[in-house]
Amino acid sequence: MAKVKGPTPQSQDFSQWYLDTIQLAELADYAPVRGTIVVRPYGYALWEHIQRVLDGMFKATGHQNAYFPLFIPMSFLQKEAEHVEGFSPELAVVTHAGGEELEEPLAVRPTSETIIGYMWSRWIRSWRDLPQLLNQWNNVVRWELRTRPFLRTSEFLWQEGHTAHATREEAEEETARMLGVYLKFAREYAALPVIPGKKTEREKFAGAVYTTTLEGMMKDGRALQSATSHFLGQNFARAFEITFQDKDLKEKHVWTTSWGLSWRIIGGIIMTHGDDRGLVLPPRLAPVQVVIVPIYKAESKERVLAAAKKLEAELTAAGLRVHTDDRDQYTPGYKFHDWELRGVPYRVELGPRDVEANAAVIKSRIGEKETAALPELKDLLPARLEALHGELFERALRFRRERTRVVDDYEAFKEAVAEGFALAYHCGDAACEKAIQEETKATARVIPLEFPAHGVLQDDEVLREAGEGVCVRCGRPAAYGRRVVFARAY
RNA sequence: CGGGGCGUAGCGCAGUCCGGCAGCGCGCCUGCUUUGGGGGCAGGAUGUCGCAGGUUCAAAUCCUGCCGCCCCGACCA
Repeated sequence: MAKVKGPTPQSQDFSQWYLDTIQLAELADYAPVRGTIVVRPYGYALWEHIQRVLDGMFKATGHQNAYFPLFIPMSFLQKEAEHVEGFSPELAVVTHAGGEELEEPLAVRPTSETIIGYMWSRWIRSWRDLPQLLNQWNNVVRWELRTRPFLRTSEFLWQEGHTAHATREEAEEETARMLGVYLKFAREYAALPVIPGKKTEREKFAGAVYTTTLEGMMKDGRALQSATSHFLGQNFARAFEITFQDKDLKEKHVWTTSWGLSWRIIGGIIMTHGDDRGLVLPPRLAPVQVVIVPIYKAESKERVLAAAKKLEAELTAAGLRVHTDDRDQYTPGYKFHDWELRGVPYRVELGPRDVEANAAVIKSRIGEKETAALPELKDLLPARLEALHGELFERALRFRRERTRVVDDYEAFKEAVAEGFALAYHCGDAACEKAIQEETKATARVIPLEFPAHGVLQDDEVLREAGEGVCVRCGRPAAYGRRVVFARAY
């Protein structure tokens, strides 16, 4: 047996495990500019599946894709007070182009509210021009001081949805609707049991009236913000004079929303499902759902490979994404490890004995080996992949429950956030929130919330309960009418 | 930006203290043999020792300056 090559064990150094896994599974690599990464073909294929699914959901809810420029006049970003304050420190700015200094510096977009607001101010005249329901898939740049692949990079890929509405109610509906879309995606495709809700004032998006969010728990107990949907009120409408004449003949400001999901979700998938062998990819998003590993000697090579190719064709016809690993230079054992590292949900082992018996050995990424008849695989594997999705979701939900504690005193709070989520009452004062961060490294992640009309529901009763209490840190009366999720976050 | 660490083959590192042939493991290439959980044997290729300058007969090693990366903090999707 050769020396074992795999990621650093999670228990030894979770952070190193994450970095190792990304490199070894060839999802991404570091690029020459600090904080930037190259997404390699396998990682990009995963992103493409995420895009495909979400894009379909956006279209189904009436949105259209568009594209706005990378460069934004600096003056645009300065028009909304909170927005400029929030994003200025991390802007990349172009000052020279074409060999000359520019008259006005250009910001490389950190997000596109401003330039879209500007264009809307020119496009929107009447209530008949509303709603505007736009989305764009693009890259944005935020010059972070500390970076990690997928979770925080100087440049990242995401989608940003932007909508404008005639009424507050409609815009708030939209905010909740899109949070629901993200929640559906997280649960039904990424198998991530995330907690939907609202951000506190301190944690909301710079320029929003309020921010809704999905918070997931990683395997080290830390929280990851997985998607956000913001109600922007009329903040940007006023800053960019986006007005329309309503049915009542009055000129009014529009109400806007924005919502986004970035490739950070890939980090969430890695850190929610992965294990010491490497990635564990949710079946509905996995670039390769089934890998066939043929096992042969010289004399059996031909018939085994023929059987493998035939099986691949059958499974592909059944709608599965299948790959046959016919690399001659590696042993079966090597291939098993390799595809486990890459997180492929199901493996089919096909050797001379199996071909003889018209059978194969199958194994889920997280389960045991079993034998199945070859003709049955085209029905069995799709069912097994669906079951695996459920197992992954349940396993992650169980983990989150085990690491979530309801706490009412500060000492218990500190213990809880050292290993997971703390559900605690809080006074709502930003200064108190800041003090908690300084004293425990934990921040308010989400105020759990439900929008039943949009499928935004909690998995756990404890997250659903309303209640009154006193702040876990300062003892003043609690705000929000319910417990807040606190955790150390990425 | 503050504190610490590190730059030597594609990757991980030894060699630096005490100047004297540029090394090891993995990977890679060729051939043979193997293949049901990371095979074996034989042969082979690969270096701006981070960069620049200085000391010296001689510098990866000593001196000076610069650059880059990583980790820990403060800031963040």
